[in-house]
Amino acid sequence: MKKTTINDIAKEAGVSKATVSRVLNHGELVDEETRNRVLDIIQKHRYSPSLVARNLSNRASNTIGIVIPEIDNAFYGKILRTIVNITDAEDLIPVCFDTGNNAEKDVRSLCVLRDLRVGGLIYAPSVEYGAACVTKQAKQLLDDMGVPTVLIDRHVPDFQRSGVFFDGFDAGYRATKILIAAGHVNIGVVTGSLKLGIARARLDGYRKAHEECGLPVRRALVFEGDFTSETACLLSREMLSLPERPGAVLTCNNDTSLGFLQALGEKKLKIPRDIEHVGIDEIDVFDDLHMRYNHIARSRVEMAQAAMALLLAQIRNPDARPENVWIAPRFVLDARLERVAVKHKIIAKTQKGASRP
Amino acid sequence: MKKTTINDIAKEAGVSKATVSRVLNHGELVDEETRNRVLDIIQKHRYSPSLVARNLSNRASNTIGIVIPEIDNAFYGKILRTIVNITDAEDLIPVCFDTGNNAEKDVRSLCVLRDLRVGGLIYAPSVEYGAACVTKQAKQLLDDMGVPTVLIDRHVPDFQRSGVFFDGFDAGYRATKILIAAGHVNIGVVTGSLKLGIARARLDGYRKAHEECGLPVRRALVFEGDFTSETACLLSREMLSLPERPGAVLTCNNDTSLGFLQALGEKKLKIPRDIEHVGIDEIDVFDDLHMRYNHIARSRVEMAQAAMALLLAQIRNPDARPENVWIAPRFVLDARLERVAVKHKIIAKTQKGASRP
DNA sequence: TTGTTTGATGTTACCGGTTACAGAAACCGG
DNA sequence: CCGGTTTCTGTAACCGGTAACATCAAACAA
Repeated sequence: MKKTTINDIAKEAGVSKATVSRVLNHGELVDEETRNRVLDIIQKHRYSPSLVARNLSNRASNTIGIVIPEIDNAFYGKILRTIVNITDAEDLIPVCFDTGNNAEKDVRSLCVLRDLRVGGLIYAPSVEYGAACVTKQAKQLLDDMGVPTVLIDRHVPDFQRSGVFFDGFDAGYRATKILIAAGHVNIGVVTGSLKLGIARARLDGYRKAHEECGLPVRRALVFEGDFTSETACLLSREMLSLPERPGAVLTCNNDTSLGFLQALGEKKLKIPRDIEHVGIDEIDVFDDLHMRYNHIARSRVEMAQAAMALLLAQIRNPDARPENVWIAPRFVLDARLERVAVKHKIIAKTQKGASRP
Repeated sequence: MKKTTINDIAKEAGVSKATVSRVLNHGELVDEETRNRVLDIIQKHRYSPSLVARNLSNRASNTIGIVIPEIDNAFYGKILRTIVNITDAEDLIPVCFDTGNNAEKDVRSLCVLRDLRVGGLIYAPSVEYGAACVTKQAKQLLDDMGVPTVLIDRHVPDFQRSGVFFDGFDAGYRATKILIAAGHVNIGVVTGSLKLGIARARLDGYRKAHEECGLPVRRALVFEGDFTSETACLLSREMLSLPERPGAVLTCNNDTSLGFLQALGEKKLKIPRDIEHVGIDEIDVFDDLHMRYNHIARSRVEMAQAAMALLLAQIRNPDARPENVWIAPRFVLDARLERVAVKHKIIAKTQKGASRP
């Protein structure tokens, strides 16, 4: 069953395909009678022009590429949904790749998107660009593509591209300050691979807070994982079995928090009775169930919207200067921690709706 | 900055573009010296042919469309991730739309995919096809497209298309039987919109179980929501405030379970002390944290894999007969309910790894 | 009346590839 | 030395659209 083309329509209507094209795109230029005849035939065959041909001819592309790790992580799930809702409203076609945090897949995905000649790109790099050569490849590809690109979530230093980020350093810093202010000196931390910039930033914040308060950072309390709950659980078990168990713990993303809480449950430890905890990143289910979970949240919807706004601006005006947007953290703390945090001026007075009784 | 094309390469290499094309596709037909010269120039310019042009010329499309509601629902998130991992391995390009359970968006998305001339389609319809005319449109579109299509999750009766489904009727039926076998006669149910086939199926199972056991189905205990946790919470509050509160509750998807559990928490009610509960669909976090949650799970990965297998088979052999795959439910029950269920032969003896102590 | 504008449509080239076909050079056996 | 292969490469048509330009008749202005 062959698809009907513009030629078929033209032949049947007894006009040239230019006329059919005009009917499709600039109807007003065509005689009403002719136009109606052509439209009838189009309707009859339920003809609709090929975007492939059209894009080739227009050397324009209404597709945008989305490259993210872990689509099934709630964080990126929400991001993705927000993005596709916007692309939809803007008549853009989203082409989506999942890299699984594997830098080689970044390269492969970017290659495909390059060949597709997408008109824009939203990209959360698997690994921060650095020594690793495969990621230099990714950088090279982005340059080759020469297409409006907005980074999301993962910051890349010295990289002239727009981006929407969350200030992980600040989050780690303030979370730790809060725990210190609450009287803790032995603070464990579970984070992701320190190859990842975001993981490093959060840990740096943790360090800075210690330094500032004249506390030593004890290496034995720093647990480098991979941002998965499985690893975080293993590490947390280890941490909770230390001879001198930390009095408080900072976990650096949603899955890490989950892993930690799991280990905690296994040991029958309770927050805040036995240990204090602050996580970075939210966990929807806990919100839904109003479960206690002290954490620093960042609005995923806001991030995605900001990213798309930057992208659209760049598509419309290719000369726009790259711009970085930093999303403000939202502190969701129980009454006691909140009081402490406010008293020490670590967070502003009131964040309406953000705190839980 | 114009993209380099096959013509640029040809010119620089002093050959015709046919030769360049041959180098790209059937290298063996080209003289080694010429080939190397062309390859060098290709490398130098980092040229890579346009998929748009190539697809047009080949009248073949290596894209596949994915149309699902709620990408940010963990269920579809996992499905999507599995799908894109497979498309990736098969060198297919995934184009993904989120319909938000809005049938009009189904139509819009399918239109775009039709115009894109995708080579295949994975589709979870927003609403079951029936009287609603807009969904007839979707059906029409699928016919027009004449492209291999696999439905996922949402069954459509009398529709000659492959699909991968979960037997919601059976799940609702057995879940209810278990609760009855555990001694309950007053069983509440919170479900999604009954316009949705999957919601109806689950509720029908609930009814059948009652009927079979000679129990009346009390209308006041049937709560029709929309499969969101917010609505489910509202309905559950209502249900839990009934003068004679049900002794057990069936919730029909993951978010509905969440809403119910939230309402339960508000009323300070405990499972199983105050009330018994079985949900349909899993909630990852509960798994991670080993939290008690009696439910009927279905493997999302398995569903997505089956769908892609069907799709690929159809793409390779367009004459393949449509085929429906029904995914087996997995019962995750606490020891007591499991004992009851096995004793009454509602579930098979042992499902290794499925039960929790 | 004639030159000019206007409106509707056809002709043609082009977008960036692929491929059927043709032709030239080299090779090979008789 | 000649006809037939084989090997390599170029020509041209095509995929399904768009758009600049050409054409031509009718309408209009001088």
